[in-house]
Amino acid sequence: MDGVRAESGQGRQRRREASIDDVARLAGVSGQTVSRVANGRSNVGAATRERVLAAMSELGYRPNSAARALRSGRFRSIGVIVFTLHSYGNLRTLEAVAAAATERRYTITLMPLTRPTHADVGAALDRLVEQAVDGVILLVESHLAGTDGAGLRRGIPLVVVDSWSADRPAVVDTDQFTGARLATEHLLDLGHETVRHVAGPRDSYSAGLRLQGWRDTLRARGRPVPEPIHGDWYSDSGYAAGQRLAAEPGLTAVFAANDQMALGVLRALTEARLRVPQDVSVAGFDDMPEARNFVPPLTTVHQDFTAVGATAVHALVQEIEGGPPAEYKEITPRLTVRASTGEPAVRRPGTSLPAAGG
Amino acid sequence: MDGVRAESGQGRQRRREASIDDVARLAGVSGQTVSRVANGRSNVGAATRERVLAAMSELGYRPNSAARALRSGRFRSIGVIVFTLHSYGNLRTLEAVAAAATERRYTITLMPLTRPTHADVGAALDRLVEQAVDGVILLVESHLAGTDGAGLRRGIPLVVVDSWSADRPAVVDTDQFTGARLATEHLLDLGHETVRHVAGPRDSYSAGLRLQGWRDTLRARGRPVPEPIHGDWYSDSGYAAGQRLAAEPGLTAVFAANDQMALGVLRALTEARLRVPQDVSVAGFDDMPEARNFVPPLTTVHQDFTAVGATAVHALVQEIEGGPPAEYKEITPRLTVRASTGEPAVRRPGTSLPAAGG
DNA sequence: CTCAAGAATGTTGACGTCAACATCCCTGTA
DNA sequence: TACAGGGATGTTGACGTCAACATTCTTGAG
Repeated sequence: MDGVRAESGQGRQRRREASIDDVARLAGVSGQTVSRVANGRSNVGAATRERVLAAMSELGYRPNSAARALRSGRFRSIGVIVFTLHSYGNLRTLEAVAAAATERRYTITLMPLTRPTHADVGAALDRLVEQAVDGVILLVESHLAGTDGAGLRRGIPLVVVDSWSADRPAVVDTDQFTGARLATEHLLDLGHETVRHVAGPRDSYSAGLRLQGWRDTLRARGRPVPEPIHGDWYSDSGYAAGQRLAAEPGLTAVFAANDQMALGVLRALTEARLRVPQDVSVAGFDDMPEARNFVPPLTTVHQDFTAVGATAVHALVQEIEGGPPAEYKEITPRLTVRASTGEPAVRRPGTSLPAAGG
Repeated sequence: MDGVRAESGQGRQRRREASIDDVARLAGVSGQTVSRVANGRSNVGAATRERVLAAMSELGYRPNSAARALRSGRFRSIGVIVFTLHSYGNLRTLEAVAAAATERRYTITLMPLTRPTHADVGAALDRLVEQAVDGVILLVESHLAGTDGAGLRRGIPLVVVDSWSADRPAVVDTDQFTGARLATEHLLDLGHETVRHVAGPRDSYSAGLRLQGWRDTLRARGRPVPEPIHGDWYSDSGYAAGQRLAAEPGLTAVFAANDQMALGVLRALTEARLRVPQDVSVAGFDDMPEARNFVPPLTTVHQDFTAVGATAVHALVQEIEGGPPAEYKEITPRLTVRASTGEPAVRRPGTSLPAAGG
């Protein structure tokens, strides 16, 4: 048909892309031969191959991935379900996942969540399955409380990053526990009697692990374990926590569960005229690039998000391509010491620590 | 590998998803009727519809998007090409784009770039076209120097966010110029003689506009226009710039082209024992959430990234669905004043400074 | 009671690709 | 010269969906 309307020459009409048959016709061969050339098969004559390639480039042929997917049942696409990118860890992990997937010639289909509930994750998963992905990476840090994750099985490979446990599918994560231990030990080694903790949200898996790492370290050394203060990962909550802490006599060291909250703590302490690190030492977790330029530069636990992302993709692709489900894998973090931590000031006689839970 | 293994009953074998025909058979109707039900057509008897829906849910039927795409030529997917997510603006824009697209039931295909060169953008675009998207949003802030963008036409709708100009397709952006003017005027209105500028990279389009906004404002008021210092958007470069600025006598006000660099400036000034805002006022651009908790809290230009993302998606979808190409659209930013800016010290006798933080 | 009109449902084929199978032709050996 | 062997190329059909068209059934006016 001559096209339904004429209008201006504008290519408004989704001009049919050149198909394999168009190329075949132009090159004077069969569609199958074109397909062979397109897929780099060897059993095509050199001259023919040349002719086909010429025809392809003349027509600007690109294989239609929908047709390929329909035929093969594979999409070469990975779905990523993510709640918020405001949290530095999620962001970096997503970035690493995207890079790793691209390298393997997989495409990333991003599925944002409005709420991190179990129902929403399920809905997102459904949309992804429908939307043609070969596997899914779940980047939603939270326990999804009250759930065992069983409801999330959809018959396609699933890798969970930085999240819950029960009935867990393949999981990749930073070793949060060790990271927290490193930070806490560092502060104790500097001579602090104990360390206060500004924790992440209660329903967060990694926040829980960091809290445990901190608490177990204190216990192992026989130090008092003060009540942690829970924040929501963001700097405002760190500020609020910092205000409470600043009011406590005897405060000398704070370990915040991430850098963003540490920033808020720093502000609160500074505004309370407490000097860091002379009066109070502060450590964070994540090592976001900005942490180097906090005032003062922040001692923090460095996470290798690139490794986390690459590992997650590796595990997922392996499963997609027929391998066995990957097992649990942890990436080891390391401590980066900067100016925000130091030895405690000379303790004034008679100063005692606040009681836990007070 | 043991290849065709038996294993446990686990559904390891990519079990064929139920197709429309499976549902049809179970419900005792034709495939077409199932299709009609699946697409919510009205011309289906109530009883039949019930039966079909029951069969669907029993089989867990989900339409195969590859087949749909093949038949319709539409994928309901939007490609997003992005260079780095380390820049807060890109991140937020991506997030907003993803949310807006999801709302319209479009999927996001993320295509990260290893380098922001013209060739790489072209390659990414090719992959996206092939990978089945209906349109593309380009989120690569840079001039892509020496290029007119013409080479990027691929016959599919393209919307460019926050980037260059020549032969530009539909473009959405914050009104960077006005934003910079707001910040600069704010500082001048406080009584500063002039304002120093820590600019973004030279090849960045928005950095250029912010620089222009700053310069034009100074000129319009007949103020001296000092040489700008160029950074790379990240806090380290802000720190370096801040160190240079701190050494200058007579420095009273700095406008950084984004918050991350402003953070570095704050650190450098603080380390040089210059007080903010008593000695030097500092303003940023972006209003990232952390800016509220800088020390001191940062006066900055608030960008409505949500609007930018939503507008971009709106424009793109409109074009995808047959509407006319959208034209240039700018989102107006506004200034958020916090504690990092104030009157210059020791101007007139009797002027009292705000007692920040204390 | 007849028949037109419209509603409900079924049948066919095409979208683009590629595995499986079918041909065709060349080469070298008996 | 005849024919097996193998490489090059062509033909067919199926993947799942849905528009277009075909058929069947229902209803009510005349």
